[in-house]
Amino acid sequence: MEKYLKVLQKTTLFEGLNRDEILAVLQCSSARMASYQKEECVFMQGDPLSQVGIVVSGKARIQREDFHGNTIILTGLEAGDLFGEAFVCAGIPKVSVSLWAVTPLEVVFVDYQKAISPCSSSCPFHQKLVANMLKLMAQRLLMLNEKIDIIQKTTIRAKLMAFFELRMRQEGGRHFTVPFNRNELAEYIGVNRSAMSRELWNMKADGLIDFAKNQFTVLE
Amino acid sequence: MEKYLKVLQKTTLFEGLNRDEILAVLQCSSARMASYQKEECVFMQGDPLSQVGIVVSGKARIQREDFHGNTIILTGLEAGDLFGEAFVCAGIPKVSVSLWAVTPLEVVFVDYQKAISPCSSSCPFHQKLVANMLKLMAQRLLMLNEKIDIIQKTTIRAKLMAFFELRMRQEGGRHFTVPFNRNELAEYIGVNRSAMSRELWNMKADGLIDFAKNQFTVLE
DNA sequence: AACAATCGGTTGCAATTGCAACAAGTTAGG
DNA sequence: CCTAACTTGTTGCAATTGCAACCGATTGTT
Repeated sequence: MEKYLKVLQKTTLFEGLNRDEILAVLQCSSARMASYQKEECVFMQGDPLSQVGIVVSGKARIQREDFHGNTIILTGLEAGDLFGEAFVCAGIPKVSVSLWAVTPLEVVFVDYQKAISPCSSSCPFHQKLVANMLKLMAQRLLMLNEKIDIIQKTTIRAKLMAFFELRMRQEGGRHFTVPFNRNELAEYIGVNRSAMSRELWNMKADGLIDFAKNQFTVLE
Repeated sequence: MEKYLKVLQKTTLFEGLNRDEILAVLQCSSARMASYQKEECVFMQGDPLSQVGIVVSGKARIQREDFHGNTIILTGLEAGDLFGEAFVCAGIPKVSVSLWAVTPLEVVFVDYQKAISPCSSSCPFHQKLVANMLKLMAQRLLMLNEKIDIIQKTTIRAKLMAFFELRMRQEGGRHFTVPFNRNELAEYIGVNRSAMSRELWNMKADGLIDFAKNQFTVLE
């Protein structure tokens, strides 16, 4: 377990906790280690899950199978990523997604309920652990809200504009960089790449925006 | 303050706390009451916000103004609804939305950081307060994820199917009711109402689904 | 240097969608 | 009971979009 301390220290959940405190938390929360082979399933849609998982090595995928057997990839997970926290915190016994190891995978499972209930020694870091989790979920909430704002627009132009306005709010000016390549941007706003490319140049022609590579400016 | 205890007792945040415990929390967290007139602004995009608000009477709207002055309504708030928790928990000093009173409005502001840090008396309900907040945010996270799943699909048919599959997962069968009218459903999945109506009947004609009013069945 | 792989742009076409306007049915209030 | 407001479905049309195929530039590898 100790060999993964470095990874754990970098996670948002354990931010601000030192070596010994993390070990104490792992102790408190009956942490257990689990290994999976490449392509192995960690849990399936509908399985019960009462613990939060932290990927300490390898890569995994969260996906969902629809009722015709098509699988949709929701997210990729890497070392340091957390999963299952929403289900555990919401008190939902069965997960609605599946988790598959992409490479050989190692996971630390933590009983989060135990971790946050002050144990006999009433460790001072329980509080930090809670604040970290709140922060983590709040950040995800805000990100998802931003994303919904964007993809709920009906035209590509409106989606792009909504995305640009988000970046402008974040950067505080009409000039900003886009942290995606065109493919990723199209995927993020949920449209076809070539249609997006077309629309970007239309917007440029219409004098709405200017750009070169990933440097964008929204014009008056 | 006491006259609103009934409302507060029904909120998710104070779930499981009794009268006296809620009063103690309000005490701990330097709660303050604020009243607003119809159409008055509670806070604007860019304003600082360090407290969580709970609507105790009246209605309000969370909205966003884009840089051309168009306003987009994000949510409506009613008595018992919480706002600002994501910004406060994420530690983001400036809000990216505005809040306007729709009717005369009364709000209790709570310093959530104080509320969850065990005070000298180390009140036992602090823990419950934290669990409630975690649950609340986790539930919203799951709901938003479901919604993104749906609206990120490219065609109306795919969006409807994704929505139906969600309802099937929730109901555990091929038969379910839709808790929206057609207008609301169209808005939820982010498409034009009449185009959605057209597509619903196409899907029925193609033998994919069957429905009458709000009773739907997904066929084999 | 040859090669494959990736990335971004372009274009034609068919399909989907938004929009607007209208119609029929239902509900609610006075 | 009458009217207004709301709900749902219908349709024609124009605009947008996805899709597929292709091109040129760039990058990294052998």
